[in-house]
Amino acid sequence: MPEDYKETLNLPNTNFPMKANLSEREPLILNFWKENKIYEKLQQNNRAKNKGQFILHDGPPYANGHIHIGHALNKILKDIIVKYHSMTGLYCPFVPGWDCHGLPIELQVDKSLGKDKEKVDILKKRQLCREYAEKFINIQRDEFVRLGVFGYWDNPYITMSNDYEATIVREFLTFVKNGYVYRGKKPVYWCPSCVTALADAEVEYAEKESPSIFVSFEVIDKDRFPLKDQSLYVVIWTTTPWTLPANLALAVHPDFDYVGIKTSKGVILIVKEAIKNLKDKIELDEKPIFEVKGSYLEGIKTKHPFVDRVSKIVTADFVETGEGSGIVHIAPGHGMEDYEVGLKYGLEIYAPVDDRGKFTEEVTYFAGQNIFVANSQIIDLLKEKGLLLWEGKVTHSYPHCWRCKKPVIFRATTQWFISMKHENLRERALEEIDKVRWIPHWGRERIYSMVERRPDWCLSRQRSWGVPITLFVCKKCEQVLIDETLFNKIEKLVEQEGSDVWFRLDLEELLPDYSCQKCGSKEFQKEKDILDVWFDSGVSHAAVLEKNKDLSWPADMYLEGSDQHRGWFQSSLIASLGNKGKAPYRIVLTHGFTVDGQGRKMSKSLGNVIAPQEIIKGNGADIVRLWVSAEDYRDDIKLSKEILSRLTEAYRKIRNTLRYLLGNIYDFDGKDYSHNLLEIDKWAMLKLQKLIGKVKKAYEEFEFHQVFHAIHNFCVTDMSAFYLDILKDRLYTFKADSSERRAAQWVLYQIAESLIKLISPILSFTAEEAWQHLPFKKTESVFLDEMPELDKGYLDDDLEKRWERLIEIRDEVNKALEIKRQEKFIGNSLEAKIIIKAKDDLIQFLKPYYEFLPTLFIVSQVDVIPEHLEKEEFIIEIEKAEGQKCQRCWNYSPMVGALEIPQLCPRCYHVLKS
RNA sequence: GGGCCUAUAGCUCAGUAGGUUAGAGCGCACCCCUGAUAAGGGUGAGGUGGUUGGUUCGAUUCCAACUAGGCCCA
Repeated sequence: MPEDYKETLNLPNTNFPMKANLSEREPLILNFWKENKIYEKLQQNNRAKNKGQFILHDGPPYANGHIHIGHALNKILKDIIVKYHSMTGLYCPFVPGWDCHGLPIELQVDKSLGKDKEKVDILKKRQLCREYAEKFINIQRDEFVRLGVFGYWDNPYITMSNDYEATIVREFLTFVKNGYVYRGKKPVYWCPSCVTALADAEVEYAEKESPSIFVSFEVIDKDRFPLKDQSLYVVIWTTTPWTLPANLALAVHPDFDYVGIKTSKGVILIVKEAIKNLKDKIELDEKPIFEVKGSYLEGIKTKHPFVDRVSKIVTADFVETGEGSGIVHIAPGHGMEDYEVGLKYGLEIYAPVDDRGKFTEEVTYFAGQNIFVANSQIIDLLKEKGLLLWEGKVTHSYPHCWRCKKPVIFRATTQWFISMKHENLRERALEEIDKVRWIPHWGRERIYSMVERRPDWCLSRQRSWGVPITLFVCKKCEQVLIDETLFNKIEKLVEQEGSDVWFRLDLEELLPDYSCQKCGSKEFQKEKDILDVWFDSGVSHAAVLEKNKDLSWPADMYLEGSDQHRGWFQSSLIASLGNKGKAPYRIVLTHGFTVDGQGRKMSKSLGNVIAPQEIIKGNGADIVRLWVSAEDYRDDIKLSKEILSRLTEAYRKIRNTLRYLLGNIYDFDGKDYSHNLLEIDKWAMLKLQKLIGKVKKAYEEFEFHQVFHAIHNFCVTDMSAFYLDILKDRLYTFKADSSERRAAQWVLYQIAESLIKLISPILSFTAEEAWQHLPFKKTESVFLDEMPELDKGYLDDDLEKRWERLIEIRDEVNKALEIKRQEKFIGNSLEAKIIIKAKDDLIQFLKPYYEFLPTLFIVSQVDVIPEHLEKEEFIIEIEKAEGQKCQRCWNYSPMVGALEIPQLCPRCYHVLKS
């Protein structure tokens, strides 16, 4: 019976478990961070270091519902950046925030109120909204914390706090004071039955039957066309005859071809393609009398069919030829596209329809009439005037009120705007865009073209849950009251009592004894609208960066999904520009959206949604974090079961590499063995330096998927399959305190320590867990230490080249071994002896490594024989290793059996003897 | 319909300022080991580079169109 020599080996030993069990272990680590105030210590330390700072300003998610995978992606990306920069010694306080006001919450509250919602007083309703937001802030906070995101979670910024609301009021009033804010008209969805404006989200589409009519507008400047005394009529098609009284223009497409066609009702002007639409409706001669481009028609005057007014022809790109006549009737007060055309041509935003859907007094024939009822009367009038070309019915998808289910209308109402023209706001915004670094670079194009063509910012909403527009308007002359003292007073009030105060106090209490600056009247109206929530979050730079003394203005970085080019990046830019004249950020980084394995968006209806909570439960938050790092966020980010399973494999590899490293330094003495390194150890140190360099560069450039790939490759290729495999013999069989083994342990220690730090911004939980198993660590948490420094002393091009060659030879040896293994000639590679027949230069190259080659190949013996070869540089032959297997180190040696202990080779014999 | 973006092996990513057989890791298949063991090692098979045209002696790399997908608008 051979003695059990296993006991005499130095086998790996660690409490760092192989099985991660993240879903159970992560909460313990969270607890460790919390109890030991690791985040607070990190902030204190770095502030004291005085090495500079990196402020990533959190964009506030909406406080509604649980977090989804997109939230997780966003916050983890931020966390990776903040943690990495913190670990380079920079001061990086992260203050998370929430966006609290706005329609979605108000609608949820309305829903829960049911029928009572009409009766409940605004303050009560706002209270319910506040409670609703608070509830979800707490939920989301826990969920973000669970992901391992570091930050001031106990002291976030909240857009409904008194402080924040006061900033909103102040910033808004500053815009007012500086002359940016004006009142204007803009069409909104309006329900005449509920007498209220509706948001897009409150509109449902349903089938509706409407009249379908072709109407003629007589051309005044008919001498511009080749006609003989005949009248010419421009024909439009509409399904809303009631908007005709508000008609102010006719739109054609500048590039389309328009023709004059002879019909039973005179010569009409339509787009060429529309002949087919009309030929079965009226008698017409398909051969045109003349043909002109749409652009030729611009400026042509026509007579309104029944109002004493001129309608000019304008051009617009949205005109289509599918249905109708290719000429669109424009009522700027009753349609979005019409509105924009109206702005472009300076037309009045005219909507002579009241709250209840009745024509106002100024409308001839139909004043006081309900607009839908008036439809048929308008048709009758057109018929009477001989200007109705054709009449029919159409069933189409039409917007309806989601509450009363009745058809809604587009109606221009008075709104508050920020002018993009005032003080060259638009141009200044464009200039600032060019001073910001956009990642990826095309973000610049995107926001630039949006700002270039965006309309004035409509700030007002006819709603309850938001910050009020704190203005007073003179009842008599409509002048807005602008008074610094008054503005300061309002701001103070909001700071003390919250913006509820605007609704709670009467006009008289808010505004004692003022007279209009223009007409002297003492009667004012308190504005009832609230501010667009984009204004709320747009001023976060002032409410957070500026007010919080831990932070500073401007931010180094804003980081959000690419949808925010239209949203927060833009609102922040404008808000900041109006009052500070500069962009509030230096770098803006955007990421794509999460999609499924096929690249399709995640949606309930497709059933392809993967929730972060699910992954945390099944795999752990570190797997979510690893996913965030592994994917290139600039594109859409895919997530699927397969991706998760690949990532879990990769995670295990990294974890096991760490475990093996830790397992082999269990008895390390912590001394410096850097002068005892073998060449392979120097190679390992070189590879580590390369990794450190590559990973830090990737972090600096925000290319986290490069971090992941570099680390994974290092673990798999350089460590597991090469260095660690070769090292086993030395670590296990050499004398425990021999300088060779200690040197190896020293290297493993360097690798372990560096690797843990390098992964910590991504695999935060695992890194902390491993750190706690690392002996001789300098800090109580990995996050309190700094990123490893690249030690250039280990960079050695010659050594690197030599080892590349050695590895190539090793690959050839492995191929030869594999053939023999498949032939069942050998099993374990230690059963083999390698014979390398080589040309002279290779012989010379290998000479210094003769003794090392068996270790390198993990075989028992290697013979190198000079040979004259024609093609190849060398040939490899495999024989059975000579001698017997040493029962301790498993190497074969002719000396086994020749010693005092016959089971052992000389090396093991001496180790045991001493 | 418009603006911006993406499209390389089953998966995640490299790469070519246009030039011989397009790389890595994972996964997969087969084999070995049982002293990292719900681990470890080895070998191997996988790509008409979304499609179609164009420029060029030559395109995965440049250009255009199309298709599919994403974000934002309409």
